[in-house]
Amino acid sequence: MSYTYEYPRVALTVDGVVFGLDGGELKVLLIERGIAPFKGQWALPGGFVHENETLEAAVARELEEEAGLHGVFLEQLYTFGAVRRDPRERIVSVAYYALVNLADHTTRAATDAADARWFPAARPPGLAFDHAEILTMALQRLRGKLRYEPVGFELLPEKFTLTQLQQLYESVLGVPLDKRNFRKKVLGFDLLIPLEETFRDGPHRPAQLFRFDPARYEQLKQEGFHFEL
Amino acid sequence: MSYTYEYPRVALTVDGVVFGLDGGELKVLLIERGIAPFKGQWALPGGFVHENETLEAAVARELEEEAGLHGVFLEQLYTFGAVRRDPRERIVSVAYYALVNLADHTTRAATDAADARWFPAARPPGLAFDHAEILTMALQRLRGKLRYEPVGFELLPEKFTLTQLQQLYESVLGVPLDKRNFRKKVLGFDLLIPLEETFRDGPHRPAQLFRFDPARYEQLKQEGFHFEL
DNA sequence: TTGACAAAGTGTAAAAATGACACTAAATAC
DNA sequence: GTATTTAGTGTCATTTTTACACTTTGTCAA
Repeated sequence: MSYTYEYPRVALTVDGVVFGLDGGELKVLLIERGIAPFKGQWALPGGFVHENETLEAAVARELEEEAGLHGVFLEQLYTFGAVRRDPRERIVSVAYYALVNLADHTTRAATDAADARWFPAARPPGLAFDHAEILTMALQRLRGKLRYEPVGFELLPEKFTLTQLQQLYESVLGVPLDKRNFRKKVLGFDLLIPLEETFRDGPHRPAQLFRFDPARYEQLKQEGFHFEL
Repeated sequence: MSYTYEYPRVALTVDGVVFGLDGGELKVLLIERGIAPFKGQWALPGGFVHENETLEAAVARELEEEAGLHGVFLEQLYTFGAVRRDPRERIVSVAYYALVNLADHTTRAATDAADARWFPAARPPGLAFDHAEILTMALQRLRGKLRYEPVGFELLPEKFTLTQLQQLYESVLGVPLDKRNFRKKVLGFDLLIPLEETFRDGPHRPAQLFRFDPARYEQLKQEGFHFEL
């Protein structure tokens, strides 16, 4: 089967930068390439856009196929269109970034037949194509998003402690934060619901568990509220 | 001549949302469509991406061809990939927004043979395809950019007064700003160079002219400075 | 059982940033 | 020379941000 057009067409792909948080460290999901070019090197999961799916659906499908991930938070990052970014032919790629809660998703990705692994996002191995550039941009974007929108919760389990939340911010933004000021600010937003449960983890006082209240956030946003950490 | 591929390929275009400032009002450049679909309606300038040009080069070329614009500030906005956004076939479009100084560029665009005109960005005519959605997103992005990065100068002549700058912010952000506080803050950044010249405009005290110092901005950015208005 | 340990949790005061506010200065036109 | 119009300037109250140290509550081991 072949497809013919009156004018040449550039090929269109999507790539996904999937972030996860593992023990306070930000990780990125990479796939080992099985074919040339860059055979054996690590790359972002991705692939061609089908004719009847949206861009976001294409990324979601690729993440499912290549890493067994589904239902993750996805947002468009940037479209990369350098002429020689793929050595074979002209390929333009729409990059998305994804945030997953590693606790829920780690198993399937780690045990998938295709070699998919989590690497420290700040020190990835050598990457195929222009994927290092894509990753760098995704990291910058994540930092920005984290500051100005409450997306960090996507990286945490549904129930989390304030310490976990703070560590997430410290780890992604790369700056230490004051415990009291952090808690004061975060709780002041009125976006976290304290649960009845506590989290026990070692020989010390257990921590209060919270969950994020997305409905409340939508409501506040309507009222002109502007999240900023 | 025809081009054949093993798999179907979606078509890839670029669109440009060109903003200009006219007498304190934000305008957007639109092109009247000469062919179906949406013949006679207004649309964003744009067109197909050639095989040997980057996305940004494609927008720049289209803006030159369709509106006689060149050398404008361009930044990628978003890539629109809804399956039915074009009634003819599947077309994915990478949208850019552009900022131009109308004083320099207005003539050519207004007198071009193809019908290209400036419309109030906040009250555009009915637009072809999903271009209303693209314009809306561009406006949101412009507001965000204006707040957090000094891009507003792209919309003004090289030499401008603080009143012009303030009116630009008020007009785009849609809020009145206090004259003294605005000047205090803007001048405090140390990014504006006062010129020897003044601007005479009517029977009143003439205004000091300034120009933006991009080199200084780059230097401050290195040092961790963060523009915010 | 009790004492050592470890992380959770909590308030205040100084400093900085923001926001509100009204008059004088300099040019033109009549 | 006087009326008109926009440019240009400083202070104080309020809010926000930052710096900082001790008590609580659980586990574990002696």
